[in-house]
Amino acid sequence: MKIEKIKVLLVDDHAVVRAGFRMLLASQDFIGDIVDIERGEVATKEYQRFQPDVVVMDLSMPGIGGLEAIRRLCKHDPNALILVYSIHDESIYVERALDAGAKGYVSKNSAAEVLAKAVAVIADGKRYVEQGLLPDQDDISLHKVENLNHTLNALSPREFDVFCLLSKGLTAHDIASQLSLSYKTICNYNTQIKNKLNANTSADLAHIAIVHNMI
Amino acid sequence: MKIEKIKVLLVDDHAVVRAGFRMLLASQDFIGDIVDIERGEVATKEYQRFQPDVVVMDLSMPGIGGLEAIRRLCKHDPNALILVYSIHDESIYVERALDAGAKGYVSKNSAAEVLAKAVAVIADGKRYVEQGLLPDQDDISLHKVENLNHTLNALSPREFDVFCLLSKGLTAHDIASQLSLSYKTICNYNTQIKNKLNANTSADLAHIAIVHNMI
DNA sequence: TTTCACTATAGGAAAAATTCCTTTTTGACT
DNA sequence: AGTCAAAAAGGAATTTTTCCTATAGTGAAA
Repeated sequence: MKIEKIKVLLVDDHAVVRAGFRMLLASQDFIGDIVDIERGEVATKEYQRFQPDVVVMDLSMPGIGGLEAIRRLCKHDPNALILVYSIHDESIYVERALDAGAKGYVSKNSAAEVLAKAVAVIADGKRYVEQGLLPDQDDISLHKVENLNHTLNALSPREFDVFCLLSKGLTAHDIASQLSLSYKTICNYNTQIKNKLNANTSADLAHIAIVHNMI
Repeated sequence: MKIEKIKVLLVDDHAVVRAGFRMLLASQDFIGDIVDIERGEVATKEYQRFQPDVVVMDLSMPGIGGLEAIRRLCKHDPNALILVYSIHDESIYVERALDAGAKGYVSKNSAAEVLAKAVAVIADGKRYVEQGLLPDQDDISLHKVENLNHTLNALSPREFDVFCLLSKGLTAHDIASQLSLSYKTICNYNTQIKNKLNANTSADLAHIAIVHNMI
């Protein structure tokens, strides 16, 4: 166990959450400096500057969102230690976040102690996924098969991002500007997503999102 | 302006949010004691005991949820001053919260100063609804009218039929053949419905259907 | 009873959104 | 080095949607 305190970079768009997390962490003696930012876009830059031991990342943020922010950060430093802290406790988000490169996942329902503990575990280089968030994965082959069929798993990471925004009711234009992509790109993703999920209308997409408890 | 400090009761199921709100409020000199609880069910009881000047209430909580908690609290004390603090910034939630008896509404996207200010305004007996959350509120009578306009009862019978089918994911063509109407007629209803319900996309319609427990 | 408002229905022209196809780049895996 | 999937996006064709307009029916109000 190291003597040095853990430096934490906190990424969340809600001022109250940042303040709360800061307060809860500050009371732990193994936590050192904390820097917080409110946009995923600047996470990598701040990571380089501040060089935190652990990044605590929200998923649902305006702009590129948490998943894309994780991907970019991991691209820059594949050893980055990222703990996701999200309101979503659906396994689909957990899987996506871990695929993106996160090392841990706790939901916002967690008690204060769980959060602090998760940060400590992640800083120690281990994984920490809150119990109950991931389903049994005893049979991987079954999972693989499902992968190909009309499930959310069939979506590529970027497609999943767009799917989330579409089912929230954003227009293709909204999404394009939010993700800084061309409108045409979003249209094409849209078509692709509908094909993969076997959906005809955007209401269908919303239904799929409901079934997965994403709304 | 009173000399006494404002006593605040905070109702939110997330420990981090409670901590954050407490921290942000604590830095304001006009804020006095703060008590926080995590369940709407005990809000009225704690209200009686603690007798706060202002209640800050989250909407999405397990159990009875924020809206019902507001209703119960207002039934017990119709003069209760309740500020809603929610992730949802759709006007339908705002309207419902105000109908339930809340005196103000701020979204979780708000900056720290806005929250503190809102608490102060509410404590002063005035209303505070974050700008942009409700359509024009310059005129109360106008607001009443708009109120009617964005609810399902604004729809004519036929529009309601079409609304149901649209939010179920049928295309305009499907609906046209199902109801033996012209495709153009359905398109026109579609436009009309979106206008009346203040929705842009069919995913929005699906959301409204969800909120009304129709899906 | 005549007028008014609202509903139901739909056509045409114009505008917007979507699809389909193709292309480039990049990163990952063999 | 070669294949492949993913990410991004342009162009052309197509479909969907909007906006405006128009007709007819119905019930209520004057």
